Amino acid sequence: MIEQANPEPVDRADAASTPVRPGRRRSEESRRAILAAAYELLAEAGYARLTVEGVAARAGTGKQTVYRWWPGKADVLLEAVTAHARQHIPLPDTGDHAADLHAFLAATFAAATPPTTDALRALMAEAQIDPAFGTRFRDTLLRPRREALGTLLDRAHAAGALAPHLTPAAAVDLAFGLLWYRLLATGDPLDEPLAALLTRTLLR
Amino acid sequence: MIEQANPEPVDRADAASTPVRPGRRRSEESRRAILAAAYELLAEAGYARLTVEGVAARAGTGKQTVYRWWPGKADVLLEAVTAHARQHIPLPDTGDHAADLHAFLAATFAAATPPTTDALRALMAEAQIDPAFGTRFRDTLLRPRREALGTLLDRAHAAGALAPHLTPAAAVDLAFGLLWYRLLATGDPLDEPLAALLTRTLLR
Amino acid sequence: MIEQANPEPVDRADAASTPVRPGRRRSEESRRAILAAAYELLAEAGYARLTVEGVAARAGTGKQTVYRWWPGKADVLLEAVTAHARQHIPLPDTGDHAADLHAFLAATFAAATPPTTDALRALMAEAQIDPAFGTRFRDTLLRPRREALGTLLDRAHAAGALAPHLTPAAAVDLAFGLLWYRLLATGDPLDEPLAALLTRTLLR
Amino acid sequence: MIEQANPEPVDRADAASTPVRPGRRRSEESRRAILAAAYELLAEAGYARLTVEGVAARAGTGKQTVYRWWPGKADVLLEAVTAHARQHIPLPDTGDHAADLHAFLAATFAAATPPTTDALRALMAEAQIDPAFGTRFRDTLLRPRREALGTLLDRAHAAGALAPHLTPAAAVDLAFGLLWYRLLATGDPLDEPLAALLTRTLLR
DNA sequence: CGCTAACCGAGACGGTACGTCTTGTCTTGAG
DNA sequence: CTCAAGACAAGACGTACCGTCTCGGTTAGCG
Repeated sequence: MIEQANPEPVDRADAASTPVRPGRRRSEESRRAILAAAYELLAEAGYARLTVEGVAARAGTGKQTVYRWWPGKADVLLEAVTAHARQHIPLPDTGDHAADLHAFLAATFAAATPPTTDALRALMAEAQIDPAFGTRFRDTLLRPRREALGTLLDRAHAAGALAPHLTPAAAVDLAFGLLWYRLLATGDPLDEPLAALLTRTLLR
Repeated sequence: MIEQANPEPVDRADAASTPVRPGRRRSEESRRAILAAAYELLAEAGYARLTVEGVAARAGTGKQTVYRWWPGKADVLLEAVTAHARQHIPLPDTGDHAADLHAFLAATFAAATPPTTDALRALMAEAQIDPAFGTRFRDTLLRPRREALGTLLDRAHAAGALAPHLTPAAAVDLAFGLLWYRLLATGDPLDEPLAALLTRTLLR
Repeated sequence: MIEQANPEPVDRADAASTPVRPGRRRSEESRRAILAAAYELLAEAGYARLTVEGVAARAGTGKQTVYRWWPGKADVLLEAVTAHARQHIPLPDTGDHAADLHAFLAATFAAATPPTTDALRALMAEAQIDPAFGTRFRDTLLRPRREALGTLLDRAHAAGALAPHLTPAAAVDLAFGLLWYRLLATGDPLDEPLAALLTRTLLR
Repeated sequence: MIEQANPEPVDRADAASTPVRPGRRRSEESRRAILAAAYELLAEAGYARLTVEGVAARAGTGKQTVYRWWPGKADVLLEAVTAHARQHIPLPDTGDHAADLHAFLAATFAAATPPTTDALRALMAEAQIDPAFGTRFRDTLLRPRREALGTLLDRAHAAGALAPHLTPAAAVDLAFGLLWYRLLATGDPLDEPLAALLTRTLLR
């Protein structure tokens, strides 16, 4: 469901206004190498030992090439995660709200597997520590997912299928709260039965 | 929110086994000054700018006195939070499961106010970055709260008051998931109506 | 007193083998600022209070820039001394061995004035404490001076002008022994009359 | 020739004025253990790694017991050296000035053997770095030896046996200069032939 | 026999500097 | 104008010692 990473540097004028600029073009090879290196090093050593220097060295690029295009290592990882997670999580609309919700949740949970979960945990951590990155993290990663689930639950709400006393917004918080709490705090599995349990709790 | 601070150094033999040791005693004044300094600096500058050096300087102690008793700044903060939050969150048992749960959740939410929430967010972040601290964080802070809510919900479950399809464990995850998700991701308020909504969702 | 400072980093391959390397060049400004700062701080506070941290701060550089190019403060001082003392002490060869020796000794003694003597005493001290530095100190500072005096005395010896029972090597030890003993132990002056006395003692 | 170490603390009133004081007596066992520990650790690890903490630990005493009786590690070493060197270097007076001088120098050189030379080099180094210790070092160790050789050479001078142009003071500097220069700078041996060479150079 | 004084071991204390590490910027020559 | 390389200023890290202070526990004389 994460659809579009931003390959442009964060604080730079829109390239569309000057579609052709003089000078050497950005190296697509370096970009990919940096994203891959960040992901690998996270898996190998953990976020605490993930450094811009290490990423650049592993990628075979200079540090400046990282800093030219990303504000820091967290944003590299953010783009790497969105790139990895580019496969769409469907937003089904079959008319059967319970089936739709279950499918969405099951697909979401299924996408939360080890290489990606490490990155998600690191990103959520960095978002707490660096408020500016926190904003980018919420806008890029959290909000699109919230909106997807929100539209699904809005439909259910309009049809009177939402559990009594629940609002769509509260239901979204309960669903993603469960997801993140397991990722961050307990490490308990996110599996299909849990999606079913959530579905039954939020609807009716 | 927290009931039991650990005034003993993290990895040290139980003092009870050697009730009198030679040498100068640990300075209670320094201990308190360090905890207070950590809390103040977190509030003033944020976790990113919280340094052991700064804490020691503000507390008027040497750095070694910090490192002698805590593995790092996160553990200082962990003890500071538990010390600050020593006020008991009641674990009511009136027979009215809904009232009991609502009281517990409302008290828990009420304890999550700005100076403390900053610390909690920082601690959860550090727990993601430093796995060893993560274990201490879960054992010291998360688990006791989970167990408290767990016993409350076990009673409700035994009385058939839990919502259908929910287990006590899943209900605990939903409750704390909502709490932490709002702390970490949305910043939305944790207020009494939310406690009521949660109570109605988890019971019946 | 010293003829050849080593402007190259201590343990680095000869730059001539790789005449052009990528990357930013070493800052000549920083190098000079560090040497000057070390010399000034030594004069102001003494070797005991001379710290790498202080040198870097005074020089307006980072500590790493010191450690990148020198193993420690003693090596900075060693280079500063050799740089300061770059003025040549002549190695005269007039045929008059007594006049030659006297000129050499008088020039050597004349170069041993307060700002430099402080550094020399500190360097000799460090050479005793840090054996690895001791080797560098002997190779860089002591040996060239020994060899200069040695060639002068070899000529005198070949001409039969050396005092009976003395070898050139022993004479070198007597001359520099007197110099260093006064620097390190008594603080007595190193003046022209002493050079004359030494000359008459070593020759004939 | 070092005859009397000072077993009293450096800056303390003369014990003779209050010959009997109440309270526990100084532990002779601790004193000896500290001196021995300092000497051993110097031999094992070198002066750079000789610490008061290490000495106290090796000696089985507290740090305070070291600081109560000595200003620092250098003074411990100074007393250890003077204690080791308590065997008298004779100050012969046979009427044969050359024989007397040779005997004195040969005995002095013979006393400069490895365990002691390490300590002497460290002490001379510390004397350069810590001016206050330098004064104690000169008064305790250097001056007595200078005075011994000085009286010997005064006798020779009065008898007209000193080399022409040499004063007794200059001769003392030449002799000890050679000794210390070899200790500190070259490491060349101090043997009987060198004593003979020095004798022939200084007398006649 | 207690009292007071001084020393003992142990070890925590406030400091200071160490040498390393990482950050984000700047500089260089090549493409 | 970007690239790889790498030096730069800045500053925190965690460690090691310094010299001091504080414990409880011993030894000594003196009253």
